[in-house]
Amino acid sequence: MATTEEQAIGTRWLARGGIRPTRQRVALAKLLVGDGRHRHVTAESLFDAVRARGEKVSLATVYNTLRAFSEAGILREITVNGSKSYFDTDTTNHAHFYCEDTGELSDVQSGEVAVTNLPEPPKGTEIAKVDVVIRLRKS
Amino acid sequence: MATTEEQAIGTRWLARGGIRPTRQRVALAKLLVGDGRHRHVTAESLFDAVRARGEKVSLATVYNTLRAFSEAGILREITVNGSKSYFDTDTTNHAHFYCEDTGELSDVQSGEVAVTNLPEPPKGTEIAKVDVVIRLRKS
DNA sequence: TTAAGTGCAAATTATTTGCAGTAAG
DNA sequence: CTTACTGCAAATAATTTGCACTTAA
Repeated sequence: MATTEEQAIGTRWLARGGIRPTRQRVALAKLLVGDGRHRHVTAESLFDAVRARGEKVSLATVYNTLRAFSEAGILREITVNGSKSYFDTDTTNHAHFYCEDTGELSDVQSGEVAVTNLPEPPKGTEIAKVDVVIRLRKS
Repeated sequence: MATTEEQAIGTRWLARGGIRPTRQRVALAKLLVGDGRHRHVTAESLFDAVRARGEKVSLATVYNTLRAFSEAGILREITVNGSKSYFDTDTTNHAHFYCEDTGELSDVQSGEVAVTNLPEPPKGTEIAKVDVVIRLRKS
């Protein structure tokens, strides 16, 4: 796929979140959704990836941008351990495998797990999302 | 219940994890399980609680102790947001409500939620635990 | 007696922020 | 134009660690 096409996809994706397509954001969006497949990134991993492509984006901007994308609803933040935040381009409710030994995060095939019999949320509140993390250890 | 009785309960609980009952650890254990009911704490909240009781325990020791208890399996660490770790005296698999507005963590009545159709873990790994967090927002 | 635990204060790590300069609409 | 974005460096916040001292077994 041509880089210009990936760029167009990225720009369209930003538009879905009502986010202004600056040079840096488009560069990041291209890496996140340019090939049409979902991925999990951390600020650090995305920063490395964008630099590897030769694009100049500061780490602070990567952090701010990931936060902005999450708030706009085009990314979903996933908290698996206190020390690092992951971001998922798949914003639908779905379960994750998290390997405590390697720090790797991966999707569980949707349809495999189901959370049933969801409780009533306490009054005055509503359910924002449901996170299911299956923690793995080497056996 | 007498304080000495709570202390005995705490000491017994430490023994279950094979943990040496020092003065500080017993003081913390007493607060955690002394009254026989489960609770969720953070390092900070437990530190405040123990100081309020007039016991001298340093914050570093609270951190180290909570980690030691978790590793010994008598506490379960719960990660709900990147910035703070919670610890639960109920170490069985059960779901939690987490209110993003207040930072409050509470138990879902066991029996209400169920995770069904758990997937096969990737080969070479086994499931350590399954975390279900129902995130709430004020409505 | 002696290995393990404790308490400081300093170090670490991930993330956020202030602010001066830059760019998008 | 003018408001939002970016980048750097400094600030923050939670947690960990090095090390001299204490204590449980």
